[in-house]
Amino acid sequence: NVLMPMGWDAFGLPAENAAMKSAQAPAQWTYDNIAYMKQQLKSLGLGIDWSREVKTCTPEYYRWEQWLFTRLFEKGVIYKKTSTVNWDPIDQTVLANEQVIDGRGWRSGAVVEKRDIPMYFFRITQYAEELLSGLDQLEGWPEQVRTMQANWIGKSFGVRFAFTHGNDEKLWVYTTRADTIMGVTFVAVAAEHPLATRAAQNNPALAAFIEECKQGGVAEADIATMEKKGMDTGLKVTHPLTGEQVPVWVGNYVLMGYGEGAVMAVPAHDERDFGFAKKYNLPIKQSIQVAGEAFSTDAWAEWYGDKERGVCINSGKYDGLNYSAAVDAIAADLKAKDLGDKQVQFRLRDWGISRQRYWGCPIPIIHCPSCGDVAVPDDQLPVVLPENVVPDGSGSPLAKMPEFYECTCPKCGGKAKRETDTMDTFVESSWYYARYSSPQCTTGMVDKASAQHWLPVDQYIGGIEHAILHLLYARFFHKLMRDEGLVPGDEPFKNLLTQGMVIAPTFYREESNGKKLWINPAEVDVATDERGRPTGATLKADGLPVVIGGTEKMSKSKNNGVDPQAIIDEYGADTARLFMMFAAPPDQSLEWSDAGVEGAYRFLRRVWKAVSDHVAPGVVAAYREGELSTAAKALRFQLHQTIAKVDDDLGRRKTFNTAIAANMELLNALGKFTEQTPAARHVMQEALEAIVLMLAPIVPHLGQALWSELRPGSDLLDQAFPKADPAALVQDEIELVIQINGKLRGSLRVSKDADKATIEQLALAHEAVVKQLAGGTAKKVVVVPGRLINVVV
RNA sequence: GCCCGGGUGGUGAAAUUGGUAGACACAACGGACUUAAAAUCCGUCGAGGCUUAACCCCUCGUACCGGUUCGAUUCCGGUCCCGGGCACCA
Repeated sequence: NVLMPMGWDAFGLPAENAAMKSAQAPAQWTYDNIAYMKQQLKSLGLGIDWSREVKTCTPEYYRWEQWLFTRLFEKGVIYKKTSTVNWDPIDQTVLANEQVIDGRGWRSGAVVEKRDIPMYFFRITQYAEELLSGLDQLEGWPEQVRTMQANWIGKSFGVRFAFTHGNDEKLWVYTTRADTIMGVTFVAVAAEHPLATRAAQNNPALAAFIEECKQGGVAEADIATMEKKGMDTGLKVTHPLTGEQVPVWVGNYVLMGYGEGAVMAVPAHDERDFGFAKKYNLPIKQSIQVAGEAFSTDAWAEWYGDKERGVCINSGKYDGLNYSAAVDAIAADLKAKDLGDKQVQFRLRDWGISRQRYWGCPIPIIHCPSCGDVAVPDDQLPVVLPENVVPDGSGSPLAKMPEFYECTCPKCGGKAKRETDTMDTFVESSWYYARYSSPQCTTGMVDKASAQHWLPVDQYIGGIEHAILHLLYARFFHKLMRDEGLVPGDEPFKNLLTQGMVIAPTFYREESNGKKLWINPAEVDVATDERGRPTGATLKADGLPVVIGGTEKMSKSKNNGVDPQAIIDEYGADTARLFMMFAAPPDQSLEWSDAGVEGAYRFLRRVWKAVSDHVAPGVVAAYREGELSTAAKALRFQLHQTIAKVDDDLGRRKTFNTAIAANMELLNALGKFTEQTPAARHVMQEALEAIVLMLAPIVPHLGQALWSELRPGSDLLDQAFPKADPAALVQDEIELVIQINGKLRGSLRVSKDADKATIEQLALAHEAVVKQLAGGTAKKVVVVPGRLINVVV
């Protein structure tokens, strides 16, 4: 049973294979691939239901997404909160993260504002622990992806504690370095922190600074790269352990959305705080010492932040304690004062899904002046998108359509307003795999029995750019659905293959309003220097220069996609597929180039010719057993070695390029094999059949056509993948490499049963070794069975 | 800035567990076939040196610097560059 969560192109794009036809291909070569494959699979009685297609932008799909939304909203798994976004002050719309560069908008020079808007959130943090621990079980996932997700979730063990001030008020902070608490010299709060707001009331300079902090992006990258700025609020808080008065600063690098919106600052042992303290002349107080190192406030040194080697100093009763002992002691003391405790924290934040867009599933909420936010009842689902929409490029078109948003409250029947935000399309892509199990189901999101049967997905394939967000959201959604009793198991995808990016150069021109107009590489002429580096580019249409951007992943937004259609038109879908598979392994990123497509095409023609030449004198059966010449034996050895390799390359390693290369080598060997005896022809038949079967997944049309030549009346789709014959892989003699001091100096053929002593003896008698020893003796001889001998001189 | 990858000939790449660096191709060059072209086939193809008796041999070479090892593209430490992600592209 195979569930195919993939596009139609998995079967090959419909193309008239004119080029292949001219290369003596038979007439039946030309067909509509999809129609042909459908018909073939149907005639084979494989029970394929071609109506089992899932589209994620249909009312029925929306119905169940909204159905789940209303349930989760009532349970509080989805909640509403104010959130800070990047805001385009000219268009009055939310800016996408990629439209923000260094805190500036995509218009040259336009400064981005932060703005608070109400948003719906999925409480993904509730599942943080499970999302993290579940990674260990995902053995079919690349290590790289598991590491990225673990870092993203970012579990940390720290201490949450409070500085006290005023009339028993508390300023809470979270730190993973409680051992440095005696080195605190100030506290930094976010611009939006209540304490900052209060201090700004009679401090115009501070109020202005807070306003300034509201400019610039909210992306993590913006905050990490921007200049760290701050201003003293004039307020002081009391250190919970020393009782000292500590100044409170507003810092533009502290975000209200993270943790408590306030951080303790230890300039001596945190590089960022150190820079900040130097800039504003704040005290730096050493509280950690590493033996043999000298502390100086002049410049930052790596060891200042070393929690492995550091022990407390200048810290009173904590002096001499290492990291974990100090944290334990300090947390205990804070707890005793009721001013803090150890706390596990996650970096992961809740998932904001509200979008001010037209595309996307409408959020099924009705805002009633008297009842508040009311979920749309099941019998009024789905809320569908209106179709007569004229987007004007600013804000959501739905918000300008009274016919969409005017409604009555389901609870009280009064006049109410429908939510006009739609959901992040990541929500749709988070459960489509589950819907594939039961596409026709009209009684629920999924049919339980079908979901039980099909899930989890055995092999999931997607771009590496989805390593964190999409794959984390999908895992989270699976757990939500599991907890609603909809799907089995804890994880949606058993095995994961992450493709590398196909990258291409980008080109653009700046328009009069400052926005960038991205130009497709196909419309551009690029001039290069003698080393092949681009020196300039012009638009083909007008010959005037365009700006060369970076080389980035192909995307609609950067208009740097390359259409393989030109290759398909000229060489056919099989050649296009073979060429792409041969270019590089799938998990590697690839700068697109069509150089080399000729080679793929030539290879297919050679396969075609080899089969045609072989079947011309009449079809024979494949080799079974009997006497073979040395050459025929050697060919069978290579054949079965290739089968074993290709099986492993396709099945386990997913390195299609090396699988193809192995077939090329085998075909080259076949070309040199000229014996025409009956036995030799049987071996040839066996080899050609294997090549066709091994290549068929990559070049299905060629495979289908050639198989019918090799085995008239039988169908390729009935065949199993070839199996390596262990008997053919037995060799009497093996070749060992001789190294002297690790350098290749010769080789040796020995019996496969030769023992180490014999091999060593033979090696020492080898002329290259004798020459290098020059009468002396070998210091050491390393024998690696089946591989090499290394003589150390 | 932080997290995750990557860097090997003119080019795409291979070397799967530390064991022959450059498989398999592209491009280029030389040759065969041909009236000619296309197609096809054969050969050369990392850099430098040596020897023309030998298509034999030697040195260097996997971004850069250093280390571990009999042996490092592979492991460790550091640096540079490129790509992906950084929560509103999806």
